[in-house]
Amino acid sequence: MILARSFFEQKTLKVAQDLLGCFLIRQIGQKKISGRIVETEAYCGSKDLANHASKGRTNRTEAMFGPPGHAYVYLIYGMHYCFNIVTEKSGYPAAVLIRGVELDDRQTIIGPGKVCRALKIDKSLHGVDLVKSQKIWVEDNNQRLKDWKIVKLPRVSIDYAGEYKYKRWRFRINPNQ
DNA sequence: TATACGATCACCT
DNA sequence: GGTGATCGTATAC
Repeated sequence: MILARSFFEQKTLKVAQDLLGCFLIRQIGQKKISGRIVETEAYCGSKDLANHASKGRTNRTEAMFGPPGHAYVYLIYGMHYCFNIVTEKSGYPAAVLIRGVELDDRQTIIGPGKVCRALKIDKSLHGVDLVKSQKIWVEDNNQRLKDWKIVKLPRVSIDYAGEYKYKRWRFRINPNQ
């Protein structure tokens, strides 16, 4: 079942955890690549100093201020793309970064740059509506088990974020499940 | 117009 | 553990 707008409109920390175990589907022509989401990170509002949007609304961060369910894709270190899903209401900048997926062949990809390479995500997907797009979307699954253990970890590479550096807003499915 | 650096990865020692 | 690649963005001048 394709996730609806209302799913992404919930609290970012909830969406980030609920996305674990869901499938990120990428359709390229006749080819379909699906990845089970195993690691996410939450970026919550302008108060969160780790959030790109904490310094105000700019061209780059505009997508995060938009309606939920849209993609926010950006280039980092001049070579890697990172894929985020915008959450919460319009005007409130928040998003979930997809950090890890497991492919159909059970290969696990950890790292936002590697995820984008595996799913062939680039800036052409920036701003697309995941609820309506034919190129990329997220599906829930019936296999979700309630006793999945979600590991909470500090976020990565955000030493500049002051007290927000210590927030455990990175979520990962227990690799032992 | 110029400069510094980042929500990273791969490869080296 | 350390470093180089490589460029869009924000900020400074």
